[in-house]
Amino acid sequence: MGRGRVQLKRIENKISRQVTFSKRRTGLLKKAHEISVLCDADVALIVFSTKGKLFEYSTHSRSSSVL
Amino acid sequence: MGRGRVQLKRIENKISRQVTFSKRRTGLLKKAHEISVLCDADVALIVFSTKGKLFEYSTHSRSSSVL
DNA sequence: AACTATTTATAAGA
DNA sequence: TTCTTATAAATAGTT
Repeated sequence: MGRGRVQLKRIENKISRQVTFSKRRTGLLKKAHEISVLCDADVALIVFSTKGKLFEYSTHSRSSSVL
Repeated sequence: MGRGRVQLKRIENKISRQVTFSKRRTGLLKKAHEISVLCDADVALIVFSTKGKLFEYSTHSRSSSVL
């Protein structure tokens, strides 16, 4: 969805990989939210960056506290 | 991404909601897989349909067995 | 389930 | 890292 086709393989360039991770993570969380609202579905999504940072989305979360 | 804009609200028509759920679920799982490969990230995604059917994706899953 | 018109996501660039 | 823009990809409505 951009100026070139995406090869489904690990992005070797570290900077590019981080930028892509940031952009796609935003999009993924957005779509997780959308399907939950549009389709009345329960969703739980957890994503870890390479460095171990956690990102999450859940239809039933009350906070970001540890489970 | 279609012939009309999406209002972020529950789709009232049951058939439409089921069709949209099916299409978007496929897309969401695909994107979860893509970010995991492209960005070397760990991802866990769980989606329940309104009827309680489970759909999941995980970078570390060995099977679809219960955790 | 297939087809397309359009919207949306996003890769690359600034 | 935030904004813009060209283009790929997803998908809403249709058949």
